[in-house]
Amino acid sequence: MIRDMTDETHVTDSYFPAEVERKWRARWDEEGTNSFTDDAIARIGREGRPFYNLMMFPYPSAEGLHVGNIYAFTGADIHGRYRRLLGDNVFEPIGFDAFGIHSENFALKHGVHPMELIPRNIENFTRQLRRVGFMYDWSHTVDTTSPEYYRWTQWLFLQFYKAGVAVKKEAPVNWCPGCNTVLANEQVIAGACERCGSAVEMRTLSQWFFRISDYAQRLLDNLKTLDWSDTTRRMQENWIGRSEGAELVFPIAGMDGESVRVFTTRPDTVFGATYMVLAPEHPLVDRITTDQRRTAVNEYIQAVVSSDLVNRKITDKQKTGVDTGARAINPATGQEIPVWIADYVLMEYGTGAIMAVPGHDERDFAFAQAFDLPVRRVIAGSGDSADSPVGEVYSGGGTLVNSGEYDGMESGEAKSAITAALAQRGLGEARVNFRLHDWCVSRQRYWGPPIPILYCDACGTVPVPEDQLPVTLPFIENYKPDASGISPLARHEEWYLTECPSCGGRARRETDVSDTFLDSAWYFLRYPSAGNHLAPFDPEVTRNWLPVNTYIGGNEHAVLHLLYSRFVTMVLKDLGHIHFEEPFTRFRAHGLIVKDGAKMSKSRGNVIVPDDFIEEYGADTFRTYLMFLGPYQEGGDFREAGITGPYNFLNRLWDAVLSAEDRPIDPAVERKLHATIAKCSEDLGELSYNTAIAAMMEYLNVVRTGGRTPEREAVQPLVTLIAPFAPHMAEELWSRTGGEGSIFDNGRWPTFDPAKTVADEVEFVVQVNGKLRARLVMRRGITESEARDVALSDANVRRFLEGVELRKVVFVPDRLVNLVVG
RNA sequence: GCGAAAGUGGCGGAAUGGCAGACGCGCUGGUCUUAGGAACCAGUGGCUCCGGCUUUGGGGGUUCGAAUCCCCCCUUUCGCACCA
Repeated sequence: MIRDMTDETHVTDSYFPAEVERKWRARWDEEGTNSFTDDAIARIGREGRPFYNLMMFPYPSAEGLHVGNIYAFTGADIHGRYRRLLGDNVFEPIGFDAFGIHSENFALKHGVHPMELIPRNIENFTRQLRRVGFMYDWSHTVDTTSPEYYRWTQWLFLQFYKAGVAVKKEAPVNWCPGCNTVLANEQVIAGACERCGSAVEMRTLSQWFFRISDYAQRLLDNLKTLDWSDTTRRMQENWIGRSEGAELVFPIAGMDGESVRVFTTRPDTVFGATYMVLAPEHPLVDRITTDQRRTAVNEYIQAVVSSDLVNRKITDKQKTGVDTGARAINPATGQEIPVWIADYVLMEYGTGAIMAVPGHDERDFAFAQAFDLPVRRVIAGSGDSADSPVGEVYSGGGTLVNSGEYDGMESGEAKSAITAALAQRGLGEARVNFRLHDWCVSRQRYWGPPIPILYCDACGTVPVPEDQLPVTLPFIENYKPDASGISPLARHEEWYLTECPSCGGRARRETDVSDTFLDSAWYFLRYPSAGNHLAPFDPEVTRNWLPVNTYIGGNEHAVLHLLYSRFVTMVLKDLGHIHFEEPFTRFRAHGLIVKDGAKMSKSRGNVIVPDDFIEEYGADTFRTYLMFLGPYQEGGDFREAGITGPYNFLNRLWDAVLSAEDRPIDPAVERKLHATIAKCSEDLGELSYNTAIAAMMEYLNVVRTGGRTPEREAVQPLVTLIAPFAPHMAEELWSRTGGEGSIFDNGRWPTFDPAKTVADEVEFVVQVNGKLRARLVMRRGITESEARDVALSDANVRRFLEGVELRKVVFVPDRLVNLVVG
């Protein structure tokens, strides 16, 4: 009867997802159900606490939205919808991360200009995203390639420049010969380009860097305060790579004032340093190499430079190297030791030089073996002594031997003692070293925001005045990069030649663009202020909405995007632009969706096209199915057959709600209802969606046992419980059962009474010696002795007690009695 | 090599010290029926003399009791990788 009253469209009694979904999508758009006006954003619009629900914005590829995107967004959307049903004022934006090499390469390959390609892709993505029923505020969206956005990316660069955080320096950089551009260290995986897989070369170029390494300690310390997935936190920790040790000074024999500084985590082994190794690129090499050795050294350096990083970073190959002829003085022993160069020492870590302790370091040992260098034992592990043979490496801690006055000291203690003693003689100091390097942001490509810097013959480096932003990326026909290391924009004099803003003379624009990761390192600040022409982020709005409450995304961005975002936020805080230094209060990494156990990829041909499934079963079923596959934070295996489970479930739920009748609820059903609400509430808070769905299914099975007609009171709460998963259906059921407006505005997450989740009687497990022998119903709260008597009176239990002595009774209230016999 | 996570029916998975296999797929049988990609009912790890026995990668241990905690081994996935 109720259904006839609200049946405005021709939605029939049977569940037709396509009709229901079309109807509600249109209504959400018309009524702006999910959007905030800018005014509402400024005043914190609706009622309730502001809750910023963020998900990693997609790169709008030409292939369109894939299952992985939908999986990620659905989990995040459910989170947002749940918070909204709890009464929070949820802001859930989406945008597009559309600059970068990926788009540019695609454009080059297909002969379409990115300025044509990207808007088309964004349009397609938007269309697809709308079909899935996300709660996006389409009035606050972001496109990193729009001048309205990158104007502020450039503004950011200028702030960093003025603060001395952005610096141009001549430095060895990772050059990708495939992409024809430099890469950040984070983009180099085992010596290869993470994008195209080419072996990365080292080139020395003048590039813009952000001094993220100055923030290493803070980035590390703050991790402890964040509510983040452990996996993500650990990846950042490893990437920052803090190690404690000492920097020690080894004077060069016969060269006054010349010395080699090394970083070591094992100053306790300095007495065992029998030679030194410098990276082939080390600036000292040229000066200290003796004349006799110069030819050999130069040849070796040539060979190393012409090889690539992939090759160089193979760890199990035969060690190579060459003696420079120079001799250094071991500051601990006073002995002269040879100085070699070898490619296993990397210029980019520590000081680019090491003291080699072959007795206690595997790599040094391998090198010493190859070149017949002396090995000396200075640490004795358990069972070793000073005279133990040095046929193998011992890299653990222990007691010092062959170390003069330090003999007998434990290595932990010796580390600080030796460092202190050397420091007193000016030959060392305690030192913390980080793996994290400065972030190279220059890219010799076309598809990115031009770096807003000018070079004037008279004034030198001049920042573009802020009121002249944006420096617009021009449309150029030939944007193909080349191997020269010079950007495509550098081929366009009409663009780069300009007037110096300070002297009026001729100036040349910086022709490199910035790294895409800079675009995405601050987009979350822009969303609430999207459309603001006066500032990148309105101070008032930002104070109301940030930091982000929950951020959900993939772990593939654990070090790149998340680290850069944290860094950018810290700098902005230090510069007084924002009031917080950590952008994402809570971060959860979602899992990966695979197909038949393998990652989905075009080359494997196992990519799932979501459109077909949405067409056939509807977005609600598709969403529910994806979340039911497995734990959201672990991912799952996409199996087409499985979708009928959630489809049937939603059908049954629909029927149950619409066929319910008004009569008192059965006490057993009521108990199950309260238990189900409790379970769903707990699970949604933890993003444990698969078990929440299972709990609802289980409950619906109880409600409909034997095809019984359900009580209204029993099924009405299900409409709200399912709403985060199947929002269209929930709206329709809400409206058909007399609800006003949108369930997300007027519905409330149901509450439960803990007392009602349990019955007066409970089923006890009765064990004999830990083995199940009976299940007996007893009164809730029964005492141990009563329960024991009940258990002992059971015939089957008694059978197992014959002829043995009862030794002990283990009692778990309302749960279990275990009779221990012997 | 280092670090981390995981290993449970035919399959996806549930249970994190107390009934292993919830929920779903698939499968078997049945009811109804406009014979169906519907709904409902019963069953579904293995063995069984129908009392039970056995079972969570393998082996050992702790415990009254272990998928869960500890040790060793195997396998898989992910991250880092000559980081001094």
